[in-house]
Amino acid sequence: MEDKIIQFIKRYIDLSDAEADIVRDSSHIESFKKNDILLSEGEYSKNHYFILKGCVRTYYIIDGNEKTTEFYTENQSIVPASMVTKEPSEYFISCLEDCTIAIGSEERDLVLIERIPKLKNLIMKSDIQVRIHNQVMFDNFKSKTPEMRYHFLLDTRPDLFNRVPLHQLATYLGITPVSLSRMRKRISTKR
Amino acid sequence: MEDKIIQFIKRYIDLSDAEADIVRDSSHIESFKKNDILLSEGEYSKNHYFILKGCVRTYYIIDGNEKTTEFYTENQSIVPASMVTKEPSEYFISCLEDCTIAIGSEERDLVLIERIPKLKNLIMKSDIQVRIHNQVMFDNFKSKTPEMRYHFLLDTRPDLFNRVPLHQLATYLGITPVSLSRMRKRISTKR
DNA sequence: TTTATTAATTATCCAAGGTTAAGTTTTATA
DNA sequence: TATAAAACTTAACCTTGGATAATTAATAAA
Repeated sequence: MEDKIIQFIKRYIDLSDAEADIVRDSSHIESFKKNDILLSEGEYSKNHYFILKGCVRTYYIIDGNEKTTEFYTENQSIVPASMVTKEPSEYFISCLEDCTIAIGSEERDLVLIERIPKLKNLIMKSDIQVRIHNQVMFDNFKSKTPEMRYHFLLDTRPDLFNRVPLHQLATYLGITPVSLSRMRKRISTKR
Repeated sequence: MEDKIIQFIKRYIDLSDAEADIVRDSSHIESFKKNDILLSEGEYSKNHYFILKGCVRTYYIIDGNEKTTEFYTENQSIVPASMVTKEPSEYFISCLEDCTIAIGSEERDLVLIERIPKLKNLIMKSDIQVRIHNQVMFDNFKSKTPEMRYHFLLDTRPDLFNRVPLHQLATYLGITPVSLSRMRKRISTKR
């Protein structure tokens, strides 16, 4: 299980066997049950997460309605904005399934970076990768219709449709659940 | 002029006078004319930019139509995706006004980081700040109507309305120029 | 200053998402 | 297993944005 973390890191930087052992030894892995909340609105986050198994969702509540902002599945990492800004979180993070998650903390990060300084490069590289990916996703979102976004999601993350309730996919796509239902009907009768 | 760069850096990390001098000495400042292109689609970017004066726009072309993705004004920095990915750029970067811009290159960055290692922290911090800001903007975009986005832009970046043609603001807001024109009419007759 | 080009507006028609409410299906739980 | 709760669907009505085309305004170029 810990090897998934090593593999993730090796996508960005080289890691000797000895260094991999250090990372392995310092990883904290926890299990969560479906619907467990990793972080609530208003809380200060001191952890970041790496999904080993399961599916996690980030969302916020506006006018009483949940808006899903992202789904995270195996081998994806979550660094809550709150951890960076030191402000109370605007977002919830909760488990859509039973999950196994590696939890990183600021203190342990400092110790790890002390021992393996090049981990700084990992942070730099992965952050900017995420930044660029988000930018592309945002730009696409702007110029595509909801139906195009639906098809794009089907193409790129088909697994979500088996793991996630439709009303959460709807707000993720920037539309209402009612509208998504109607759209699916429209698409299915089209062919 | 160079001091704007120093001030920007000091928002993220401390810098001694000696270090500030090093940064100042190694900065390359260039002037550009309105409509000058800093980067074209298909090109490989080896530079990043810090706007000292003027306004710069990033956009891409899809189905023959320009889609503006961001406006950058004084004291904002641009790190093109292409510079990170080493892939040809999907985006154009062009000057909306006569501009004064500090240009950073990969080679000079390496030398600078060699001399001032803590600049790595600057990169880490500013990257993640941008990432989080983009995430919030994206989430807001999804849950707001075009009209709400228009008002939000008016509130947060009123200067753009004096510097940028409306049809470019329109695609930035994710709508067509025709639609923006109609919306403005609707808003003005509402009160 | 005239002319050409580009930007912005306006109108018409259409497609599609938002809202609300009712009904159905599925899932969870007592 | 029966009951309650949650998820999903469907329908009706309304609003608003997209597409197209024509017109006017503003800007740039000859």
